[in-house]
Amino acid sequence: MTEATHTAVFPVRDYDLAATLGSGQAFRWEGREDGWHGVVGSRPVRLLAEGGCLKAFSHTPQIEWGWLTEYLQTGLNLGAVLATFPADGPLGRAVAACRGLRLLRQEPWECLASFILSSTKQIVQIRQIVALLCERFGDSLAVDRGSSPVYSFPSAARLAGVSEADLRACKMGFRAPYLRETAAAVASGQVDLQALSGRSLEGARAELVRLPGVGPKIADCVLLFAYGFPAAFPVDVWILKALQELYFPKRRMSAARLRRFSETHFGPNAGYAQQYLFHYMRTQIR
DNA sequence: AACCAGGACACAA
DNA sequence: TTGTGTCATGGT
Repeated sequence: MTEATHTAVFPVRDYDLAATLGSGQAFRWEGREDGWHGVVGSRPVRLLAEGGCLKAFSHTPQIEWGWLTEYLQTGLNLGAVLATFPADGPLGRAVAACRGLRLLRQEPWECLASFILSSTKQIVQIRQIVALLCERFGDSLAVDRGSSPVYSFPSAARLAGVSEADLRACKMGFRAPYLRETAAAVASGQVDLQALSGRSLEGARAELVRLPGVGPKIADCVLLFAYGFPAAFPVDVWILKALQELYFPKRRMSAARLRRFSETHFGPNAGYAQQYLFHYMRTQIR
């Protein structure tokens, strides 16, 4: 039998917590002096990297921590993933620059809604919009006395009932009707997010793209960051720039050709390669 | 102060 | 199939 605890320690090799939580796949983590503060589902949690381990702190005692190890993917053998990468220079440099970068396994609705808000927005702005959304329409969660209040990510049913004007007040602009309509489609069961995990990559993508405000890029983000399809390869402006400048520096390539290249070049874990290139481009190359 | 940001969509050719 | 204008908002 197991005892409920406020803290847990997970031994991990090659886990760069800062790169993982700060690389633009999730938008609610805040790095402070005492660690990374965030919310997983309805559980506020603080994370710390300490000598080959991740330490987790919860306000309420937890009987089991599977919800967190699943989210963080601490059980993943990163070396096995990296071993499937093609041995090219740019990807090698990207991996060397941020080894330990991981992909999270996020809750599908939060991930979907967040990325609907992400289009042509800088990551700092996405974070601000998501924070406002949670603050205004999420549920208040219990936290330690004295610490600032924490909110859950609002459910699809909740957001479906929010007026477009109130959504726009969260600074999301033209994305407001997209979020509202997608929330309604999910809340009504018109699209079953839970059923997507049992589908093929192509099948799940086709289902997501039906939602208003969800095109191929956002669909691939959700497929990669929430459902764990390792071959999903989101192509955004940073990835286009990375492919153009790092792989084809001589001749100008169209976006379509770069996309075609990515579909065959990076292998079964292309999504991981994508995240390394994305983070490498944003932090090292500029 | 222009330029651009983890795009999608309607419409053109 | 591939190219262009439009849609808010604010960081750099």
